[in-house]
Amino acid sequence: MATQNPDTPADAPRIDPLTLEVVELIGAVVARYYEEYDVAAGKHALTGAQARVLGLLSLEPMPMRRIAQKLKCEPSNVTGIVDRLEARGLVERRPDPADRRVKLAAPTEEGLSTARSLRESLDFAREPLAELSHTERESLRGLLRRMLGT
Amino acid sequence: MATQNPDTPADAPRIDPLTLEVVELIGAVVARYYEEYDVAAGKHALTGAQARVLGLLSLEPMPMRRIAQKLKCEPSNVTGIVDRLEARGLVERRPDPADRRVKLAAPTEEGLSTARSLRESLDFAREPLAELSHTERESLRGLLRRMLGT
DNA sequence: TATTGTTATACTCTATAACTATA
DNA sequence: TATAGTTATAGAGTATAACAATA
Repeated sequence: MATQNPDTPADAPRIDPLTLEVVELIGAVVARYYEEYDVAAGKHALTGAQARVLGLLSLEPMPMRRIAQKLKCEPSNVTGIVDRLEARGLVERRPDPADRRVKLAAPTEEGLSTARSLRESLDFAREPLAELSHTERESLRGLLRRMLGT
Repeated sequence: MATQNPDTPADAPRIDPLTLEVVELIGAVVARYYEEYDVAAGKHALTGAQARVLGLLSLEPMPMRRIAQKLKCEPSNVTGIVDRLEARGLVERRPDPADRRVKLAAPTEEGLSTARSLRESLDFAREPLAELSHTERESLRGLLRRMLGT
């Protein structure tokens, strides 16, 4: 074992400074991502959870159960989130002809256009990435893919 | 203007496929980051907000007001979060000799060791990055810095 | 019996507004 | 009067448990 500076916590030496900095940068990206997402949702007077569900449904209507799986939360929570979206006229519940237990949540016309507008106001897609050239984006894509084990 | 596939929404053409994929990859990183953070916090029976505050204080004790600034939330919320950490014996409130209005929140010994353990269980720092070579990490660092305008 | 969605309950986080004790 | 922290209140998200309708 190497001699440690007494100021250095016991767990610190296991991560080299470069890795630590990359982790901090990823943390900054995550923080910025969430911030921009909430701002975009707020512009439409939606909470983060509501915006996420609306975004999901704008791709494809689905049973309440599946929304919960996508959100990684309990199905009982989805009831309230969809209730609020439905009260605002952005989403509606339809019966599933194949199984009368199931309710399919689907966006209304207004819900669809809100979801589209939400996607557009997600500046995160353009602004930070605008700094990078095409080649750099390819490089970033490759590194992120490897990180995620894709 | 280029001819569009009728299946393509009106907002899609503004982002090229490469950028879109990078954005999706960043979204995946963000999701994974949050997941691992919550799992790590949960191992210590802490909520995300509590873990974040404890992590902050483990670096440096600070006034309630400043915690709110760091968390980007209202000061009134910090009262409750610190209350719960204090009830668990992980944090304590100390008077500020310089200004009797101020209360300094500081981790206890147990709080410090919990914070250390929390940091260690944040596998995100090591596992995904372990896939990348030193050179690749340097490259990733550069790209992230440019993205964030650092 | 098992599954889908809901309700009831309790806890945490959040913002707003009003309060207290200092400055 | 201005500031730091708190309290009170209300809304939203979360998990757990129990329930009705349907499979």
